[in-house]
Amino acid sequence: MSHREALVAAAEGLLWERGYEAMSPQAVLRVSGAGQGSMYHHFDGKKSLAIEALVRHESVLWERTMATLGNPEAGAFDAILAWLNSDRDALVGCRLGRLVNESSVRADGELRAPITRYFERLHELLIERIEQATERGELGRSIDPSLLADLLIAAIQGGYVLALATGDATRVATATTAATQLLHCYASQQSGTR
Amino acid sequence: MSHREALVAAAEGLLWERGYEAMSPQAVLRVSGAGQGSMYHHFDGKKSLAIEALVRHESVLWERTMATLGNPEAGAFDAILAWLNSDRDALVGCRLGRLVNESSVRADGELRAPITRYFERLHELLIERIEQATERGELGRSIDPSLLADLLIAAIQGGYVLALATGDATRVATATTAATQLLHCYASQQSGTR
DNA sequence: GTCTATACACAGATAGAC
DNA sequence: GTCTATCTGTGTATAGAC
Repeated sequence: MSHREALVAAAEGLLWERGYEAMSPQAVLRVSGAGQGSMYHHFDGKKSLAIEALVRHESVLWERTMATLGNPEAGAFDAILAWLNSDRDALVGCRLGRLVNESSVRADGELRAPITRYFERLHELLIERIEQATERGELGRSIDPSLLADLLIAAIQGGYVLALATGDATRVATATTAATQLLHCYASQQSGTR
Repeated sequence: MSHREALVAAAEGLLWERGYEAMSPQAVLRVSGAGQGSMYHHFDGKKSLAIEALVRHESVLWERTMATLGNPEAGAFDAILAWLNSDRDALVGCRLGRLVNESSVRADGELRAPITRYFERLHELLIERIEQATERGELGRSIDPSLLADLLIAAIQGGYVLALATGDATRVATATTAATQLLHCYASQQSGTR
């Protein structure tokens, strides 16, 4: 692994562990094994290194999402449930979602871009899957797909907050389980009224 | 206002605006108008000042919660909806929820205590209200009240994350609206099967 | 490309006078 | 209770040699 790659990998890890503001160049150097000179040779500074790490992490997360929600083999309703109930490391939190709470990230469009992009793509894919499920009569038409998509994303992101706040790793699963049960209820009501 | 109070008020504001790690003593002094000596006379240091500000903010939030969810005049189901759909300043985020993403807060039980306590009390009150609604036939029995409570809290907290990530202030309301509609669906299914 | 040395500002806290 | 002065560590970056 080149020093350049080692720097990005180290930044990705620290961004997840500490956040952006607390990711010190010093720590990046220690973890990556590179020297000060290397880092400032390959990158303009902390920010551009962080952006590269964020973009890389964005694609990792997206791949993971595609494996469940985007799976073309699965039916739309099943794909939504598979994604919603994926295993998640609750006490670690969402590496992208957590960053929007830092004012330096919030205020910087370049830093925020990979984060915004991930959530927007997720939102679009979810809407698509919800509409497919509706077409097939697996879900009712009384809820706007865009609103429902927001709730499902929020259930996961909010579950992380709840888990971290209480120190209870099960709280992401409890929230997504409740969402799953409400979806089933919504689905059965639909089939019952046909 | 005494210097002591001014310090706590300034800390509360900065904690909300910047977070704990980025709340510098220097900024607290500037905002409060107090001097260095004042601060270290009244408080052990940054951490104990932050704890006092957090405890104060916890009680503000709790009062706000009691006004809707805890309102004894309102029926249980209505109280839940009133709380869920309260106006929220999405692009500011939850002053308590945001802090659990900082590793220094996560790692410190004393700092985390007011945050944990708030979410646990909210969870308990929600369960109580959901059970009341169930007793009165306003909600079904197929979902565990504790799970449902987690989902509702997560909808709000996750809505904040989504709003901040996309820069779209409406995203808290979209998530809570979807939750409201699913609750109505769940409620009507219940009354339909009685 | 990588290294070491250096710079400067700020975080967080202490000292001691008033 | 409040003030100013001072201190040590670290974040972030530049300089310039190899």
